[in-house]
Amino acid sequence: MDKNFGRLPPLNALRGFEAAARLGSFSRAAEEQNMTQSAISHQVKSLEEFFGQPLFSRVGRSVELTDAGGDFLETARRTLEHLARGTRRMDAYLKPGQVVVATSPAFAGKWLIPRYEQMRRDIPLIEPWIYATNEQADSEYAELEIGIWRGHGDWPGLKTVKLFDDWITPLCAPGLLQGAGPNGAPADLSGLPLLHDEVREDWHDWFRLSGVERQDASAGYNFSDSGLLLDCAVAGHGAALGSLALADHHLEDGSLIRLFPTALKTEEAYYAVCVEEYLRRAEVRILWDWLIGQAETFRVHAYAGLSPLGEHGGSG
Amino acid sequence: MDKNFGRLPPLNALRGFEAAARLGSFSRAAEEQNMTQSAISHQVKSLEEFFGQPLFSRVGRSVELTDAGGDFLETARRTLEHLARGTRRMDAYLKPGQVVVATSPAFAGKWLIPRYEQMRRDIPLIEPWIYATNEQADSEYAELEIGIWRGHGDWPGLKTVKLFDDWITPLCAPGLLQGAGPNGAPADLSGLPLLHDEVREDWHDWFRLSGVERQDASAGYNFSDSGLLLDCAVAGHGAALGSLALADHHLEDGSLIRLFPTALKTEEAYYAVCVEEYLRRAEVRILWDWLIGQAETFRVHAYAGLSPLGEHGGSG
DNA sequence: TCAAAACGATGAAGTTTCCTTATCGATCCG
DNA sequence: CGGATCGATAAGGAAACTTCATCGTTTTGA
Repeated sequence: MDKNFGRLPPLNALRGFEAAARLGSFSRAAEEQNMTQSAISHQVKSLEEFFGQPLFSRVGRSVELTDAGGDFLETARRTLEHLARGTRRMDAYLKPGQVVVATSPAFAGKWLIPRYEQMRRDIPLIEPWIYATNEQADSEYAELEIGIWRGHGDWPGLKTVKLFDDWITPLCAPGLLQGAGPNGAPADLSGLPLLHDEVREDWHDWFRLSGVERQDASAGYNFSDSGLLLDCAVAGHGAALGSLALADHHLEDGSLIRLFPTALKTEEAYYAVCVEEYLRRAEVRILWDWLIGQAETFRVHAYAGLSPLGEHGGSG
Repeated sequence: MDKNFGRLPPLNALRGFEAAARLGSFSRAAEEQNMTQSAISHQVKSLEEFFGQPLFSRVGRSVELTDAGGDFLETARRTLEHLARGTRRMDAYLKPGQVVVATSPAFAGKWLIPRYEQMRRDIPLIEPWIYATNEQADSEYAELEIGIWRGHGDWPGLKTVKLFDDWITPLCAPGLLQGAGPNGAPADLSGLPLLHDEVREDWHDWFRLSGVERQDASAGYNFSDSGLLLDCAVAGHGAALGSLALADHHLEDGSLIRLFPTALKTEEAYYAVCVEEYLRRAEVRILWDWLIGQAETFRVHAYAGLSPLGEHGGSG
């Protein structure tokens, strides 16, 4: 197999050409690239001589791409884009052990942090940097390796692995339910203030599927962050329709209790996402595998024997 | 949107680096690239300074890729490959109107050529160049735009459109069946010599599905090319299990007749394939669309009311 | 309508990058 | 131990790239 790539056009000319084609003007391209108009003109000319055909048709004092030019623009863009991406990735190798994980503040605080102890034991050489945000940053450009997001798993171009579904169920602090023990709450939760997740608005669904009418299902405190929602519930301010995944350690240590044995599977789930190439780095791969393993462990122990509420079935 | 691609490493260094990484030796890379060993060393060094980290670990007097180097090798390869591919494609714009179509001699002679008249009328500005071969040339490297191949449609990375299925049925020259008219042949074709397609060996299937035993089902002339097979049948030397697609014009002009109203759908079908990017060229797109349209027309008129033999069903 | 402004082309000169030559030190092999 | 092979490096020269200065054309606006 001959791996000689043949004659190739000069790389810098690609940049000039790309800018010129995009801006439709040699002068503006020169400005953007901090070069002179003459340089762009020369670059384009060198490409045109290289290909033996014009890439721009000079109409009046402006320029317009030819068919061939339009084709090559695509090539130039992808080539530069690919090279730039690969180049950016190289920085990661300068910080051995460090892996940047982006996720929501809620997931970071309620699921990741409680597993730090375990992580330190399992993969001591890995130093995760948690980048907590509710914006699903474009991991192409941001310097982050792994994202953990709630969603539908449709992130094109990214490697995506489903960690677990998101089951929700009413939760509250144990002290709030005097008399009635866990799992013995009245179906309409009468007397309990409701705490709301601003984004999800799930209480209506919950009552509808329970066959219960509650007029003030919208009243109560609102939170934009599911973590704060749980904290508020722990503080005893009411019942939250909380995620079993996020509330896991609160249920373990008893700071929250479930009001019903049933739960509701939401449409979204938690996913780990990653630019495939990043998994080439050993540390990324190690943390990635560890996360997936932990998720598996969690799912098995926390989702076993779940009773779906209403028509929602399945448990995977 | 900032379309500045940031600092990029020099392109020529990528070639040197790629060769060095592939061959595991600066000296051999230099030889391959027609440069001095010193040049390769400089190129690699410039990349290493660019990235601020080594790409090779110098062990003894040989070199070995680091993790970062392995990652960047991937980037370099893909970048060069992509650029080389796009560069190669540019030549096509220098031959306006010409489109190279690669297909088997049989398909070219029996299906394409009979439609030349029509083609000249429909798309007079297109000059197809037929490259007839039984090797499915890698259209990435060969200078060809469109391929028409018999197969399963699994050509990864290529745009693939199914033209039509491949139905076969016994055919022979009309003079050969004295007395018995068309479609009235004895089920075992007794007395008729059999002509074989070397690759397909379909007669056994045919007789099995017909519920007929014929001992000498393997005897007779063999052809490596389905076109020659049909020519031999036209010449009256026996019955061929011929493709309805290839035999179409022979059936139209009466030089071949069908011996049964039934036909057998083979596992493979005829596909048009193309590197997606090539369709950017207007002339390629025009010929591509024309081919697909002609295939559709053919399929409708020739495959209407086909009676499948045996358990084979469907007609799509 | 005409002058000024804006744009791209081009030749020459200057600058940077790149490659080679020559040579060195280290390593592998017999 | 000695020759052969490999990669590193300094210095010089070649090639490529960019700028400078200038020209011709087209568009704009007074």
